[in-house]
Amino acid sequence: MTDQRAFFDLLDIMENEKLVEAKRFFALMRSTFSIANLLYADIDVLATGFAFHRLHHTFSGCAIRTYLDEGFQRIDPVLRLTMGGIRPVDWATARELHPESEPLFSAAMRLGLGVDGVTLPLATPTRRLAFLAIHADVAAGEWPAYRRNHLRDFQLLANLFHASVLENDNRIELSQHAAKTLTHRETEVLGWTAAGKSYWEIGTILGISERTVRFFMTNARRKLNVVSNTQAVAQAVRRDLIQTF
Amino acid sequence: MTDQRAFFDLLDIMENEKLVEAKRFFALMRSTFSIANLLYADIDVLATGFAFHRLHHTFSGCAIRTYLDEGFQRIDPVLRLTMGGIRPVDWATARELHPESEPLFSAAMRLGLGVDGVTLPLATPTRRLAFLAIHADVAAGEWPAYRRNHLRDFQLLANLFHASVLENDNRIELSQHAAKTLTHRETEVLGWTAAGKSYWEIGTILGISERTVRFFMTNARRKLNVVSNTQAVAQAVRRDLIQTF
DNA sequence: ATCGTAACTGTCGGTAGTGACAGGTTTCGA
DNA sequence: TCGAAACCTGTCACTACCGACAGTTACGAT
Repeated sequence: MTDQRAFFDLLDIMENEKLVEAKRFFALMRSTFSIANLLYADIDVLATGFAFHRLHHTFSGCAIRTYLDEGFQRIDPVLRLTMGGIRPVDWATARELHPESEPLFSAAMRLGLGVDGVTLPLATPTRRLAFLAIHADVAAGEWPAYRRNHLRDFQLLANLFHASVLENDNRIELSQHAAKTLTHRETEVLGWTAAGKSYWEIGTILGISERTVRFFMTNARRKLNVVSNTQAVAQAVRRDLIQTF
Repeated sequence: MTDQRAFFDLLDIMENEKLVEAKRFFALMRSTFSIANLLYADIDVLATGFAFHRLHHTFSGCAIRTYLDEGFQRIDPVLRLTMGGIRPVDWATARELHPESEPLFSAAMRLGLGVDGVTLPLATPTRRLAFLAIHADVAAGEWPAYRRNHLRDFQLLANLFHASVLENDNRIELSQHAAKTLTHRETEVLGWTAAGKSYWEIGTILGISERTVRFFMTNARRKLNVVSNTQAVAQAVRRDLIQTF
């Protein structure tokens, strides 16, 4: 059994550090667990073919090239199961369920890669596909027990790493737009407007006159530099200035 | 420290059984960990107000009623953080970050509820908001250590329960069918409206009559189930149906 | 061949939003 | 104590929105 302390040290890092580089995360994972390879991918499923939003991995260039050249993504049962679900996908299970994927696993063997591993689907804010694939380095037959012991560690750490990556994406986007500060009331009336309420209704809800609601909305429009309430709400929602329910 | 065996027994159930009812999952969680209350929610963020796709919880009816009656969802910092992220949200941290949410926590205290807990965001196939809130039952000051020890267990079990719910949810198919897709023109006029253009301006831009612009907007409002252009734009921006430059 | 869907247009009448006019109180830091 | 900023209110005139009425045309699928 892996040292518990190593896990908790890694957990502290993942919880407290704002940005953990993939390279560092992979190194820490490998020193904490018996891991052969890791692959983190964030794929745009709308684009034709394989459009990687992000791809970090520890596999050899040869292995990745073989995978893509052979078009294994088309038969990869792990990928298919990952795409459709929430549960961790065990490679062995996927292999059994889809015998037609044998060429993929044969190729993995040929390249000296084991087939013990698990892929964790990760939540994405938009319609993308993200996952962390974990390729274990354990003796024959030990994988089931190993997986059972560490699945919870993998699931939590994968989520935290994924969060770190996404938060860093957002940070870049948010820093581009200097957020003008709206007052509390301005935020409130914007929120109710986004919910489809009229000036009169908002005035009633907030216990102020309709005229005052208009006053706040006018100020909000001016601050956001827009010409209509609708445009103001569009900006506010996009900049996350108001919560929409 | 909680018995490790109990966790692994629960893990076996969650991994091997096709459907685990919320009631049973909650009972198992409570017998395995020191948990006061659990709340699992799957919320349709497209609808106006609070549309629960699913809601299972062990809180008292009074507590839930208070929460909704007081409109605490509007100030709940946990909800806001859950919505925007992947990381587990610690209630204490959320409380510190958002002092304006004090009424919520005061109310919780008044109702005899502790404020030690964590909420785990869960992946959803569409743009819904799902999470498992875990309200711990631990002695004062023990929460941080308890959380640290069990976060990985919670994260994995929450994901597996969520997967079980989604896999057995035939309503997902229905909602995807019911989720009406906007036509090209509807998307276009929504986009221009979000940019602050009037009907007349959009008509000129697109080379169609003002009346036709209104026609598309009316259809878009109906499909999005909203009452105003502003609300429609708020929904569309949030759902990523239109891009706002 | 009919049905559904998308794209398109006109008119009427009521309601809601918008700008510009002109005020007010309270609170908090310089 | 002064000023800035948030909060609040009233009226007038104009424009934009929005629902309900009633249509046409084009295209692809059962």
